[in-house]
This record gives sequence, structure tokens and C-alpha cells, in this order.
Amino acid sequence: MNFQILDADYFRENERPVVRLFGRSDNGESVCCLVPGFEPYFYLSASGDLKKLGQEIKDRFDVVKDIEVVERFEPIGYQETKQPMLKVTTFDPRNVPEIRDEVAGMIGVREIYETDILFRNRFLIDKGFKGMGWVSAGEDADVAKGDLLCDHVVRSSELTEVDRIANSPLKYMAFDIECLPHDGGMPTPDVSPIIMVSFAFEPAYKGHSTIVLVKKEVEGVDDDVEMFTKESDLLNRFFEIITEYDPDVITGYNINDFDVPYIVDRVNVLNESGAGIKPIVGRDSRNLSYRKIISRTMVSIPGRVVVDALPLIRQQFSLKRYTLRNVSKELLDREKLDVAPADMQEHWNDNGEKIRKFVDYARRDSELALELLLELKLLDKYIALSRVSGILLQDTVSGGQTNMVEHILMTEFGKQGRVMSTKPDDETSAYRRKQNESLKGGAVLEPEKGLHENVIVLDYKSLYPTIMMAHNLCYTTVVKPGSYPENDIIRSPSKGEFVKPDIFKGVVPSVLEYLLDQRVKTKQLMKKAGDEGEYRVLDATQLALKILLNSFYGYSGYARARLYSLQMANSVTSIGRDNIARTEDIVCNRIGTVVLRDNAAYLTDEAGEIREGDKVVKLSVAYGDTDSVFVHCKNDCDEEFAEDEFSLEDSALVGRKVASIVTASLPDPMELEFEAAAKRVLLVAKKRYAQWLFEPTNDGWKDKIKVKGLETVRRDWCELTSKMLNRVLELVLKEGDIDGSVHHVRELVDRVRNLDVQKDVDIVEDLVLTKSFSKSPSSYKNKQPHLTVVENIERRTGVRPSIGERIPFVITAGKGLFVDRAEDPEYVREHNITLDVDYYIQKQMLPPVERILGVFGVDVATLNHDSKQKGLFDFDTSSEEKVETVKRVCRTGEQPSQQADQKTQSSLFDF
DNA sequence: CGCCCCCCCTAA
DNA sequence: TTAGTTAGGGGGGGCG
Repeated sequence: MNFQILDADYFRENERPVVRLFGRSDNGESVCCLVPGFEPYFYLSASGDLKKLGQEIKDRFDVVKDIEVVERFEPIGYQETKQPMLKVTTFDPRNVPEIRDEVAGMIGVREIYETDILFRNRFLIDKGFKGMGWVSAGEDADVAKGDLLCDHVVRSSELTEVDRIANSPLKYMAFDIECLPHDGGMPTPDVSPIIMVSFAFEPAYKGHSTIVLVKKEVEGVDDDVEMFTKESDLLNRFFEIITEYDPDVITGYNINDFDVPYIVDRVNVLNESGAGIKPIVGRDSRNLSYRKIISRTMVSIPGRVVVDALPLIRQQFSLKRYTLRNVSKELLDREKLDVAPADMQEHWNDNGEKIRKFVDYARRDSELALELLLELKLLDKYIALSRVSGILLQDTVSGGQTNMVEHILMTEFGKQGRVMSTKPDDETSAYRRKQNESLKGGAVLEPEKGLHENVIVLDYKSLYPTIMMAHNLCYTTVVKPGSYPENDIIRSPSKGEFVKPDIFKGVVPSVLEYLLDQRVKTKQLMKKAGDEGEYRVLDATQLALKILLNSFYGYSGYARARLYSLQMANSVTSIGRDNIARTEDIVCNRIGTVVLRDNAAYLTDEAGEIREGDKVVKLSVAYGDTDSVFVHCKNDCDEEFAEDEFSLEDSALVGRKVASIVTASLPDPMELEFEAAAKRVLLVAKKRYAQWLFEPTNDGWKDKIKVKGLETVRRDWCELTSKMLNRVLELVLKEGDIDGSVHHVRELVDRVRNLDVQKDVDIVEDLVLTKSFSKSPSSYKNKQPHLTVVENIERRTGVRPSIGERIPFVITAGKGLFVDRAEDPEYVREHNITLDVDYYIQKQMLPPVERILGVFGVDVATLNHDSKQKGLFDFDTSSEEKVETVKRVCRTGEQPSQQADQKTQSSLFDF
């Protein structure tokens, strides 16, 4: 039987561990495979007689099954030879943490290794199995199920890996609970009952794609609404449906922080008064439970995967708010049905339309959660990450990059006879964090501020990974500076020293090479993918490979990592900084000029004498950040090309030529790539720019406007700013229409100035700002607008928004500090409070737009238009002039005067 | 004012 | 920060 490994753990049988692999088979049945015979162990290094020490350990701890002297490398640093270590095998996995501290304290013991590896991970690593990977359990007959809730339970000690791209037919279930709060506030499990539970299924459960359990009689509803009189019956049915449906993936919206803890607590409350609810959910019949680890709730269900859609969406999509309502609207274009907390009691007490509406509302929430997961394909990436990194799906979903990187490295270390460090203690982490103050990052080139035409965007493909590969940077190659002959080492600009690959090829570079190679192969497979399903899996796989490739650098400078090397991290970035500086030098000085002739690009010495019809292109670097350079192409007089004189094809020719020359000068596999041609680029500041980009595709060029760092992409600015600025950027970049921009801004300013809260409802919505409530109120040293609102909401409703939430607010009219005038938009609407239009004009509209139009000499006085004040200079020019303005600003690089008076202003438009 | 710090969010 | 890293802009507000 072949099945895909969904989860793994172990249990004890006759005081010996038996690993359990949970999964789903290719024919759609849930499987639990029992694997006996695998033993827990750890390593230690020591001075003196290892055999003697081993005997001592064995005599002292009766949980030690076996001791063996082995040869291993230490985790960090290049070593010429392995050294003897002790491998300590215990009877039970839990013995390892039980005895490790005492063992570490014994005389002669230098260091203990791999004493904190979860048994299931140890198993996966040693056996070469992967989370979401396929295995074959042979033809073993089913064994007794016992407590296991699976279609099949088999026992096998001879599992083999199976090579298969497709995923098994997983079963998904979403759920959501409704509770009846006392007074319209937050419900609490000790008093507020669970009155409804909704489910959504994929595939359907007994013909139902949704089910709602309701704790009262409701008339006129479909047969997928089940009614109960007792809450405990409803809850028992909830657990019964889960175990009957037997889902692989359990999802919902904010279930980790709300629904699951609420149900667990509520069941406990009810059971204390003898309800006798059995909250069985696990495939091993385990009860639903959660763990609180420093304000974060962890939920895990044996044999299944719990996926809260909220954190996944938070991570993947940049939105102003993450309420289910907003997320559904933005990402699914679906409306959430809603009953306000204050109206719940009324709806619940109703026996007609209202209660039916309430039921539908509950049903919709589960539906939406499941739709989010499936339609946005939220799990694809995590499934691929599991398959590539090897860790279990639950761990990719609820963990970070550390887990994956460490699992991969430990797998590789194991193969090479190298032991893995334990996690650092708090003291070590703190010390490393201090050291990290000397960790420098990427270089950001000073932008040539203003508007430029014909800019080529070049970037390094996977810069940091390729740097590590090209220079053999690794934990396993790093040496103490000065300890090896010059000839044997590679020295980074930060003075890190690493042995050359012919002396020892680093583990990290090898892994990266493998991942990069797999990614290339996966992309090739994508081109000839048989069906959409296969394409999806392959696409997720290449994305997972990219994520992993880019995880290793960050990990190397992470203070809590098992492996940490400041020398390595600093070497990566220092080579990166050197590289971008070198690139700039090659482009500007060594290449300097490119000649376009007969549809090809030549260096000046390749081209020889300039002929009739040649196009001479002068290059300069207008900007660059870490791994990218923006190359400005000008004519031989160092001016912008005239209209239509420099085509996108010309850009591509120059771009590819430059990229190939730079690449040729670099060690393999570092590679500079031509990414896109920008017709116009507006550089505002470091990390702030907008481009009118043309990207090469299979059928011609695809254009788009790309904005980085400016207010349009920032969530702490209001929608009005984004919309206004987006329009201005489009006018400037595509049309070269400064006048139009000014008109647009003046019109909007005028509308805001004369804002009628009743009439201009749509604009008022666009005035909402959001900021994330990121830490406990007491740890804020300064006042913050969103904190004011948090306090207001808490005072009024008794409920404090939770940390991590984004808080919407508007600025109301009145005296005093801005932070004190922040208010909840909801409250403002209900109480008809006046907004501070001046704040919006002066702080939200004018400064961002001035930063852009200031380049063309447009100032705040021009933009700050008031239709009620006649006599201000009127703004109008012909359309030819509009483009001319832009062209001239580009061509001359002139920064027009910024004076506020009208004369200067009009003179700009008739140079 | 200018300077500095805190805070938020983004680029890479 | 149990949660990869540093670089950097820009707003608000307190203080000299």
C-alpha cells in the first residue's frame, strides 16, 4: 500500500517506541502505519578514555540501552579528521531529555549533541522519509485498530520511499463556532454557551457540503441543519462528525486563537458539571487540546493537520485589515453575512427569518474559511515545502524557516558523519544577538533622484545563495583567520576565511547546489506538465525551492539557530556589497558605452569605428539595492534619447549584453540577469521608486507600473493617498502629464476641503488609516494614534483588540495632539463626528504628492487648491507641452525651482 | 527650528 | 519575539 505521510509520532509498546505514520493512500483511504524497531540516541564528545566514560554512563543510567564509540565531525568549523565520540542509545525517546543534563555534567564530557531532536524527526531523517512524501508499506495485512481511527492500520518495518509527484486526495473540513455573549461583549467559556457550530467539507460529507448544528428548534431550514436542545449533545455531535468524516486538514478562520481554545475550555466547564462530553478528534482518539506558549496558542491533532487560515493569509497577502469580512471581500470577492454581536441575542431569540439568517451567517463563515484555503491554494506552498525540506506538514504550516533549514542540514550532516548542535540556551542567544550588531547587510546605492527614461533593470539571480556556492561559504568550511595557508583559503571582504572546495566542499553550498538544480529541473517539468494539477504541484515545488534557497543566509545570522556563524553571515553580505560596487564599476567604467548595430549590441572595441546607422548608448547606474542595478541608457551626448529613438528591443539588447559581460566576470553560479526594461522611472529616495516597466514575455512585451516603498504600497496611509498617488504616478510615467496630475490633486484636495460627511461617504471610507497594534500597551514608550483607539474601544466595549490586529482610525477635528484625535471610524460614523480635513490635506495628501511632483517644480502652494478662493493662478497647458515638460526635466536633469509663488510656477511650463 | 528617539512599514 | 537577516524612509512628539 502506498500512502503520503501526513503526520508522524510514536507510542510505547512493551516499553519500546513504535513510530506511527499517518497518511492517506492513493485510493483515498486513511492509513496508520506502525513501525517498530527504531531507537532513540544522542552523541557526546569528551576528553580522556571514551570507553571508560561509556561504561560509567551505562552503569549510572539504566535507561541507557547501548553505548558505542564512533567517529564524527563537530558541527562548526572545517576539520581535517573526525574525532571519536560516544553514541548513547536509550530505550525510550523521553529518556534522552531525562538524562542529558546529568550526562553533560559528568567529568570529561565536553559537549552533548542531538539531545533535543524530536523522535519523529529523528526517524524521518535516519530513514530518509519526508513529510508529505510517499512511502510503500508493502502488502502487509491490516492489524487490530485499537484506538486508531483510520480506514487501515498496518504494521511494517520495511517501508520504502516512493517517487511520486501528485498528492493524495486529501479531505478538508472547515468549522466555526458561534457563542452567545452575555451583554454583547466578548463571550467567555465559563458562562457563554456554544449555540451553533458550522462545517464545510471538501469533498462533501454524506452528500452535504455544509452542516450547521444549532442548539434550538428552527423551522423551515434544510436537512443539513441539525437541531439540539442540550449544548453537550451538540458538542458530542461536533466531535462525532469530525471522527466520522475523518479529515486530513482541519481549517477555519482564527481557530487557533479563538474556536479551539473556546471549545476545549467550554467542554471542560460542562464536563465539570457532569456533561460527559468526549472531545475525541485525533486519529489516535486523543482529545482536542491546545497549548499556550507565550501568548501564542498551538493546536495539534494527531494524524491530522490543523491549518488556521488567518495567519497564512496574514503572511501571504498585504491587506489593511484581516477580518474575515475584509479578507473574503478582497481575496474572494465574496460577502460575509453578518450579525453584530449586539444583535445576536435578538436574532437567537427569534423564531422566524432572523434565526434562519443567523444560521446562514454561521454556515457562511465555515464556507468562506474553506474557500480561502482551497481557492487561494494556501496549502500548496506548505505541502511543497514539506516535500522539499522533509519536515511534517504541520511543522511547515505553523513553524518558520528554522525548522526546515535545520532539518535539511541535519539530514546532510548525518550523511557526512557530522553531529548537529543542540539549540542554544537563552544566554548564548543573547550573546549572539549582541555580536550580531556587527552584522552588516546589503548595499543600497544612492539613487539619481528624479525622472529617467530608458532604464534597464538588471538583477542577480538568487544573489546570496550563489555567493555561498561560489565561495564555498559554510559552517563546515569556516576556519580561524590565519590558521591555513593563503593558497588553501577563500577570504571575504569582511575577512572571513573558508577552505577552498577542493579541500572540503561545504555542506551548505552542496545543499544549495542541489536545491538550485532541482528548481531548474522543476521549471523544465512545468513546461511539459500533463495536466493542471501536476502543473500546480510543480509550480508550488519551484516556489518552495526558492524559499528554501533564500532561507539559508538569514538562518546563518539567526541568534537562536543550532548553527550560527557570524563570520559566514558577514562574508555573504560583504561579498554582496563588493559585488554590487564592482557591477556598477563594470557598467559605468569598463563598459561605459554600448553600440547597437544590426540588431546586436557591441562593446566599443568590438564595434570599432562608428558607422552610419549605429546607435551609441551611454550607460550609467541610476540606482541599485543589494542585488539589483538600474542602468540608465542615454545617447552619445549623454542626454535622454528622443522619442522613439530607443526601443524596448534596444533595451533588451543592451541589457542582455551588459548582463552577459558582468556574468562572465563572476564565479559560477553567480549570474546577473536582464529582468525588464523601464520606459520611465521615478526615483524618489532609497527604497522608494516607481517604474513603467516592460517585461519580455513569450508574445511581446507586457507593461505595468511597479511601485516600491511609496505611500501607495504602505498600509499606514489612507486609501485616498494611495488612489491619488497611483493616478499621479500613472499620469507622470505613462502620459508625462504633469498638468493632469496637478489638476487631479487639486480637484481631490478641493473635495476633501469641502467634505460633507453625509454625502461623501465613499471618500470618508478612503480616509481610514490603519496601523498594527503590535505589543502590549504598557510597552509603548510613546503615544500612538492606534493605541488611543485601542484604549477608546476597550473603555467603551470592555473588549481590547488583540495584539497583532491592525487598528483602523481616522483623525477627528479639534485641538490638541494628533494622537489624541485618532478615533474609531465606526464610532465617528455613529456619532457624526467631524473629521480634520486639514490634517488630511496637509499631512496625507500634499507631502507624498509633493515628493513626486516636486521633481517638476510643482510645490505645495500649487497643489493646495481651494475652489472658493478665486484668483489663484490657473493651471493649463496644451498636451504637447505636457510631454515636453517631462522630456525636458529628464533631458536636462534640471531640478526646477521650488518657490511657492505663481511666477516661478508658470515659467516652468514655458521654459 | 533641528535633533533625537520611538514606531511602523517596507525593500531586498 | 520560539517566528531568518539588515537597510532605510518618514511621521509624531519631546526637548534644547
